[in-house]
Amino acid sequence: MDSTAVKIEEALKRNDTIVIAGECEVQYSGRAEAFLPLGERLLILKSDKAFLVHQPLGHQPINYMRPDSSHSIVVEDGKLVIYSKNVGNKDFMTVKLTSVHFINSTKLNDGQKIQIMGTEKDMSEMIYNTPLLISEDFKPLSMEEHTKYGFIDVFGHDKEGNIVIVECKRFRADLSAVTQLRRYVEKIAAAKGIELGKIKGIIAAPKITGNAEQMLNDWGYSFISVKPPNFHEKWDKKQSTLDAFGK
Amino acid sequence: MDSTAVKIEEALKRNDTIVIAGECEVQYSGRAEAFLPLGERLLILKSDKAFLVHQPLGHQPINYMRPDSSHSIVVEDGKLVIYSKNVGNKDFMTVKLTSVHFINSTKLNDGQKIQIMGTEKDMSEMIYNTPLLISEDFKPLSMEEHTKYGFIDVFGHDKEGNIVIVECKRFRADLSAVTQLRRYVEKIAAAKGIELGKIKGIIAAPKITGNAEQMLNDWGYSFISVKPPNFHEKWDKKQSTLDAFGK
DNA sequence: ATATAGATCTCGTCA
DNA sequence: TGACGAGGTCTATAT
Repeated sequence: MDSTAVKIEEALKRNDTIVIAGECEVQYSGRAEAFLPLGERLLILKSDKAFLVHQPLGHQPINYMRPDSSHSIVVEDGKLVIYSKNVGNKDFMTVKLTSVHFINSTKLNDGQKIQIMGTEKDMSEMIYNTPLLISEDFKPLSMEEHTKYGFIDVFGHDKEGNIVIVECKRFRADLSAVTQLRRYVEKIAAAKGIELGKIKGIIAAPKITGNAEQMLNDWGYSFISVKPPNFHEKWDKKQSTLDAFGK
Repeated sequence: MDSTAVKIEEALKRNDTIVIAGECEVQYSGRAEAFLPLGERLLILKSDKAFLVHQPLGHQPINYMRPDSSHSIVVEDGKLVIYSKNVGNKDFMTVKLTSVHFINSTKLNDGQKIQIMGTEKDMSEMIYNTPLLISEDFKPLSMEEHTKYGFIDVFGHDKEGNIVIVECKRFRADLSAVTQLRRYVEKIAAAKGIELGKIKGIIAAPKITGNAEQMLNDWGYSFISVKPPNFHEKWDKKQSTLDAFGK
């Protein structure tokens, strides 16, 4: 364990990304208190001093410390113990390793940012640019603006001059989507001194849950089925391209 | 690259957990479309066939495939390419490795579950067991129940027999916490044919945002400052214990 | 720093 | 399987 401890300490000093596979137990104390009994896991120490504990299943860390933590390596009773703390976040984590399968470290350089299409914002843009998706007389005025009325996805009016508020959801709209829309409508009604009934509230999403639709109707709002741009559009194309490989 | 490809394929067959550090670019297509240009990252293939791409910063995977995906390894133009697909989720990811820093794999066995204290459920229990935290005449009747009225944290009444609904938040209560409470109150009022004003709505949280408090008051509900159990309770104790190590 | 809401959210749980 | 809400949510953005 001693030589492993030295390896880790040196790699930490070099700001390497470190990977350790081994059997460990984990204690966490901070926003909550957590304990994870002995089992075999993957530990990752990143160069920003984030610390992840991954179980062999699932794609989320089971335990973690946020970036800018500080780690100290100690050998106690033949166990390699990693104490990690983040004073700013009042977070503490202790990982006690009883055996190590492998350890590896390397310097990783990566300043790239991911480019994502098909987000809710893209959906708002699509509706803003193609208002026909909402209705023939919808005239959008603004989009995704953090106005004093709130974060309204698409804001506009119809040909009678009534205000129209559109709330987009990428997937299925649920109860909270309806209450969100309702909150915006009420805020604008109060701010502009307009009757609630004069403002049109619309949820644009591929689908909506039954209860959400019920509540939407009860409140006089409406649902319009709209798919986010690029969403599964390439499915058929990709399928034929990729069917070539593996099962 | 060919020998690396063979290593990965063999490890995949053994259901090992595989870690690869190297320079790669990533394409994803499924729920959204994403592209991550060339950079140095950590790739993790888990035994449940989840696939994670981690940048050296942050504690979330920048790209991932969920469990039960299938991976195929191909060498193309001197690049090691991992095609990953999940037909059920209509997800596809392609990782093209231009260089490999290291690769490691091992069998990980871990059936342990994490034990967490200080959750919202613990907070509900605390209020249920110590109703004095809410008020002197609060009598809780049920807790964390999935009733036909919804998922209400603590449900009870006061000494006049008025219904009391408590919504707990572990952190700061925000606007959506207020609309959530409002939804429950309205649902019960409608279901039981009771006047809205006869039902007491309470948010129990350590703190509340200004706008949320405003809306809470506008709707006739109230806020009671309650700390979740164990939440930072051990901070002072831990601090003295752990101050021994590192800076 | 606080406030607000999205997320390829994930995860559990109940009908 | 869908629906609903929590999460040590995290992350980004605006104030």
